[in-house]
Amino acid sequence: MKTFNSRPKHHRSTGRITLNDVAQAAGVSPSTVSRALRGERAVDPDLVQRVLAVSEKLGYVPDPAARALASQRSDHVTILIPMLTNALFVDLLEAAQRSLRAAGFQTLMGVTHYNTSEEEQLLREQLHHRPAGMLITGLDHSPSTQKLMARSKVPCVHLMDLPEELGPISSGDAERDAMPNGPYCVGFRQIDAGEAMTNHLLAKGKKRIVFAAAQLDPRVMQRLQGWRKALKARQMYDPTLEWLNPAPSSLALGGLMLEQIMKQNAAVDAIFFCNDDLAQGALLAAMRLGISVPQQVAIAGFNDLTGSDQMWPPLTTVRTPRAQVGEAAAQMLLQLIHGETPEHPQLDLGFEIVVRQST
Amino acid sequence: MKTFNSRPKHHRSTGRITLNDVAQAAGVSPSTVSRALRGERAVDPDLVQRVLAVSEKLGYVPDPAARALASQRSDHVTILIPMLTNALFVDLLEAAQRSLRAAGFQTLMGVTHYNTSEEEQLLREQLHHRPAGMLITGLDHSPSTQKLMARSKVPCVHLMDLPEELGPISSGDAERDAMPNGPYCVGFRQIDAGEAMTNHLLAKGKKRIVFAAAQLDPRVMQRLQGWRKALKARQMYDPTLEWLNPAPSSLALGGLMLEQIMKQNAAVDAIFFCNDDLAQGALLAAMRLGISVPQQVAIAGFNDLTGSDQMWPPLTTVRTPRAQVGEAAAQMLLQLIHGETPEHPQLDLGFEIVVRQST
DNA sequence: CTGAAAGCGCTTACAG
DNA sequence: CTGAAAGCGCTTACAG
Repeated sequence: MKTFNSRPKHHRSTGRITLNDVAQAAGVSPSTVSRALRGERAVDPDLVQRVLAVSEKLGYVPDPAARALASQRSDHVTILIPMLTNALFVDLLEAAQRSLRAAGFQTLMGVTHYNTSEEEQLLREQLHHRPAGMLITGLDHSPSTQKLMARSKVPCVHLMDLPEELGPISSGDAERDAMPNGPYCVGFRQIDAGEAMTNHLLAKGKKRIVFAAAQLDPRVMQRLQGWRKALKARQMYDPTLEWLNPAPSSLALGGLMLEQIMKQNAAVDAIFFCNDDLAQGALLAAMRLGISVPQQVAIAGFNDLTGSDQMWPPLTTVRTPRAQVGEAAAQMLLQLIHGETPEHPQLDLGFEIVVRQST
Repeated sequence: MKTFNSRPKHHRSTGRITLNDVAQAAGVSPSTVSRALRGERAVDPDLVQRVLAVSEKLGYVPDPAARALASQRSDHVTILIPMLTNALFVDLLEAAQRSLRAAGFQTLMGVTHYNTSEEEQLLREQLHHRPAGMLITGLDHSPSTQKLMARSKVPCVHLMDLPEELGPISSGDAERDAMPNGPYCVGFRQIDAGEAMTNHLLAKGKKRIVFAAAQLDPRVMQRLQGWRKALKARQMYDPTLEWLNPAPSSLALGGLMLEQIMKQNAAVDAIFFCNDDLAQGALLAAMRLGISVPQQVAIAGFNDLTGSDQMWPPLTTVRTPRAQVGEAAAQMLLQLIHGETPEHPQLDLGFEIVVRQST
């Protein structure tokens, strides 16, 4: 009779404490341990207590790989953001990650560089890990990306944007039929924010308000739409006041744009930059060039990034709720993962115009 | 005789194409497919070709969970950084992630908030995922963290710091005996950088040079040591010139520190901030307060972060090679993962004093 | 409510 | 160099 020295022929040693160990120590079957540990109902409360205690005592930690293999679902959540050089997305990432981690999920970050094919590639790689859910910036994705997402059946929440306001439900809309609640998303109305800031500038008596933008991603273009809308409403729209530069946003570019704008059109009395880094760069350049802000030209930004309140003069900007977006999106995703239905599939967290001395 | 309709009793459908499918299509055993795909030598080159072709044709993608479970090693790499609000670490993260991803590894990021017990907790969580390797900021870790790392046997490279220069090998050093090559790390000598910047200020004729620091993490304290060393060498060391604030680094704090320093000691003619965000904040505050830089007081920073060249006046600072550190550390880790021995276990990537107009 | 058994999709001794 | 078989540590139909 073989005893402790007997081993299966192909034994591969691994020191790990397994679910089986817990089951033996607790005197129940592995199935029961599995159910108890995952909080599945339909387990005797006394057994749950016993299993929990034994598991705690042995220091048992479930193996994520085994769990993922057996259940076809990992504890990973994918988050796709465009850029790490824009502080906006760093804040978003940190907030989302904090909430997800608290719920026991690992965050897998991907940086798309505002490139839809990079996005698709990242998504494809991540999907191989069978994520439990995904958080994706924006609502604009290539058709094949959308197909990938749909086919994967992985719950998904979109960040920082909301779909256009929908008219009354019309049947026969293929997209809406496929997703009866619309895409899940948490953000705010970029177009409204663009319009609101423009209205602020108009209220300050500005007559020639430039919209100066870089990167030109979809959300920037929506802010542009808001600017257009406000100006058109007063018959003040002039396409030569649009300065659109596809280069990445940066302090240096903001300075350059200010210089070019003022050189070409001295009558400009306000510039609305699509992001704070551009506006901060413009403020710094104004100092260098001896342009007085806001007397000669008012400067406004977007996002209220770090440092905007420290500028001289302090920057008027739109405060966007990215930390709240990150957290709320994580919570919504957790609901979806647990099979619940979010109360507000499209969650609007709003924005705030922060008036400082630069306008 | 059962045919295509027959199924095992407990079949769980999953559409996935498996290694078995490839094996059947290629007419070889699963073991051979496994070996061929992982590039294990000792497989007939012709078979490798065949397997690769079939696998490509079927669009086979190995299941990471199954692979991790069977091999006891995942394709995850852990990276632990202190803060996402310091652009330094964002650059580091992005560079490391890029290299790791190119080599087929997934990055799992953890943010320690400069807190050694948070670090330990994060490490513990990550270790449950059996990472293939880890990248950890700094060389200072709690004893239990060090124990965790050692016991895990997971290859590890430390970032942004180097151990003190060692004297001649003396046997009996327990730490060195445990790790004959020393800890693997990629960084530069923080103390030398602190000393070099101080020497630059001295060369500019500055007599009362403040060292102003926040956060006070180990690397900041090494820069302080460098500052002390340079001043002591000239008998100019004065402890009242040390301004150490444990609060997190920020633009606002830099401005505040400038104000307080100048108020308390008008004779100060230079301030060396331990990080660029503080220095940038000081530059902005100087403008507000009407303090002329560098005439009244010279300002120097550390790291050459975004925007330092855009300040007015542009900021003199220490350019640190964080992107290179991230990449080189990733490469070193990949070597360790593959069982190779890095040529330089402690890789010094140096630094550069960037002289602009603020000093 | 509980358990025995099969299965998830790989890797890796072991034998040839 | 190749293959059959066992095993990694879980989850989940299925049966009771």
